[in-house]
Amino acid sequence: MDTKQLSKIFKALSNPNRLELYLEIVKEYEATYETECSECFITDIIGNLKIGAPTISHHLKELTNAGLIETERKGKFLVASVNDETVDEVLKILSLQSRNR
Amino acid sequence: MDTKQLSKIFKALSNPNRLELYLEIVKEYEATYETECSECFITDIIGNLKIGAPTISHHLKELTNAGLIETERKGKFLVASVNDETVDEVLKILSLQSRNR
DNA sequence: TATACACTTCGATAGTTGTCAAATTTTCAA
DNA sequence: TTGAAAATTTGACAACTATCGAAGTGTATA
Repeated sequence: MDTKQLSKIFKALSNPNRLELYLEIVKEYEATYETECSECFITDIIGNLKIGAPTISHHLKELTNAGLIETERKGKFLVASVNDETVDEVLKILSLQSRNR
Repeated sequence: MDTKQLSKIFKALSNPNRLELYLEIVKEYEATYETECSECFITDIIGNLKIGAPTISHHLKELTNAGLIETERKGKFLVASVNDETVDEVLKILSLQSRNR
């Protein structure tokens, strides 16, 4: 991964509300991981955040654009899933500096 | 670590040039890790980046402020060292989602 | 089919950010 | 002590961002 893409991922996580949104999705995604299809209903977490629906929609787009999550409409609702590979790549790069310890 | 502090760290890494600066510091820090005092001379890496001195100074302050690095003046020069604990904390939080795999 | 719900798009705005040129400070060396 | 080199501060500005209210779109259900 090049620096530009990496910085884009960090930018996606650089806003407190957007980070919280991401972490909520991860949490929900984790909680349902044992079930057949792990996913997070956005409508369930929207109440936990202190921002309006338009802003959440905007933030979701940025998280998607950075490759951190994917979203899909399920009838009336929107479900999000976590893109594991992206986080793994970030972890790999950040871990480099700790490789000697 | 709370969400606000975490987002601050990500924001510090969200600008391409600043991220590159940080990675350069890490690289230099790593390269000298076996020696008695691991440190990076800013003046040595300033030529590798495509931004001017004032901007680098500004970026260094942000990296410091996020707790990612520490700087110290050595006579005429500025040396930077990496704050390992901060990255380790970030790694810990981001790894959570991969704990089952 | 009419209503309500979940979400998105649009338009606007206050606030933030990255960058530079110019001026300033700090320190070393001639 | 003067000059040069390294870095910082200041001031400015264009570009970007987060957020909201209002209007719009798609979907389920009464």
